[in-house]
Amino acid sequence: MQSHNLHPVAASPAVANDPRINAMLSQSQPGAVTFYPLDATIFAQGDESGPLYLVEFGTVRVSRVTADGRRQITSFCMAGDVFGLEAGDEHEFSAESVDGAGVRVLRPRDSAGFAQCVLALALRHFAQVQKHVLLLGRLGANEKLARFLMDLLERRGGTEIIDLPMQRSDIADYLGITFETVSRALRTLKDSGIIRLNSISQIEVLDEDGLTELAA
Amino acid sequence: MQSHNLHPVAASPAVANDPRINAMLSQSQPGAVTFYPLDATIFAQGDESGPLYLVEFGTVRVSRVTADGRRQITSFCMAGDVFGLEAGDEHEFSAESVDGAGVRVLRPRDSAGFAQCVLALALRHFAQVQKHVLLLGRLGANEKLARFLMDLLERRGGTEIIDLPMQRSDIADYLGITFETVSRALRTLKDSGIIRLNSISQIEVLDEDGLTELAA
DNA sequence: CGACCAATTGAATTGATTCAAGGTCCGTGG
DNA sequence: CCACGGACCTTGAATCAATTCAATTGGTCG
Repeated sequence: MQSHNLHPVAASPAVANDPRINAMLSQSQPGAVTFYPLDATIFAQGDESGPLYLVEFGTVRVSRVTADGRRQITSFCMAGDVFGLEAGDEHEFSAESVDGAGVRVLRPRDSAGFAQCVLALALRHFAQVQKHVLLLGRLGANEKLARFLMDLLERRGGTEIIDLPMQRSDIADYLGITFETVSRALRTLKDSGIIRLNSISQIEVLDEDGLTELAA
Repeated sequence: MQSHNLHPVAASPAVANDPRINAMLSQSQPGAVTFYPLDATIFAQGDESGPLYLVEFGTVRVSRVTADGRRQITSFCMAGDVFGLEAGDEHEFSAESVDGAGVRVLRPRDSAGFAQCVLALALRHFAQVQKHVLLLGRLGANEKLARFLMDLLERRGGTEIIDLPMQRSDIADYLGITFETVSRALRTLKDSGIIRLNSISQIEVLDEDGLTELAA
């Protein structure tokens, strides 16, 4: 959990594109980038909630496990995404590195300006979670997976190659299905010519329209 | 859609208890209470997003329908609840009266103070939606219904009587199941002695511990 | 009273899960 | 360098929970 400071603050690659993140950064004292190796915990449910975190590279999963061991992943955060926002003073969710991730802590500089950024952020997260509710509510396994892939496609932008750094069971716990069903749904998409499985962790979208259609 | 102004602003009953709502009201110019009869639309998806709304009495459902006609209800708002918060400048969801509801429009008075209230509100909604994600993700029909009833019980507080102003299909679209399954789940709870069905729209919780246990 | 809409209940079907058996990938050590 | 072991992924078959379709009951309002 040592601090690497791999990227100079000003030229942080995750930050370059998004004006909202730039605003956020300008209102905060960004700490050094901390590297979290595979499966390392960034914070756990029950921990005292504190600062916000900015993903510089890699992927972070935010999740909650119930008393009887079921897990629901609420989001995968990738470069440029902010996580760690909580309503109360205790984390309801935990955050872990999926694949080795670089994370920067954001500490408020100007409290008024920071609050404004937090509001924008909260609204954005609110909208995302609502989208997730729509996904979980009444969709079949294939539709869920199609939406998941569409979402990744949109977030990456400009390419038909999708990397899946998380394992099948992570995808399953995000979509509210089992990992076997994820596997079968991938096969269905493959068999219908919509995607190609380049490797276990990389898929290529061959027919984006078909995917969109399936996503309902 | 006429304005009744049934309650004087100062003595609004929905407002009496909750300090956060009081703060909200003090930062806004509350309009008159508008009465929306059964199934009346307060705003529809696609409408320009505008003010926030405070429920004075009755129940409002917030929902979204997909292109192919499936509906997901994201929340039932009752006295004291605020709805209408959107990330963008267009409503992603629509709001309708479930049972005849009185709704007050909240317009910002002091923009800085109002923004602070909106932040608190956004965080609260964020937490609620996340709870909904947990509910939809990996729960069985009985567990979903148990949680739904627990939630209503907590929101009302102090009584074992729960009113269900919405119809079964509304509950179904909130829980992500069919209305027949809602009906069967209610029967299961009844048969196990956890609830009694006083009438079609009122149930009584006989065994709150049993309900809690079922809610997982 | 009759018509209509909501809710309940039953029976058949469907889709996802569970359980079980390989298969693939990758790192480690001989 | 190759063999081995373990973790993850895929696939198949049986099971189960929820849906769908259909019939009936119950409640409400003109």
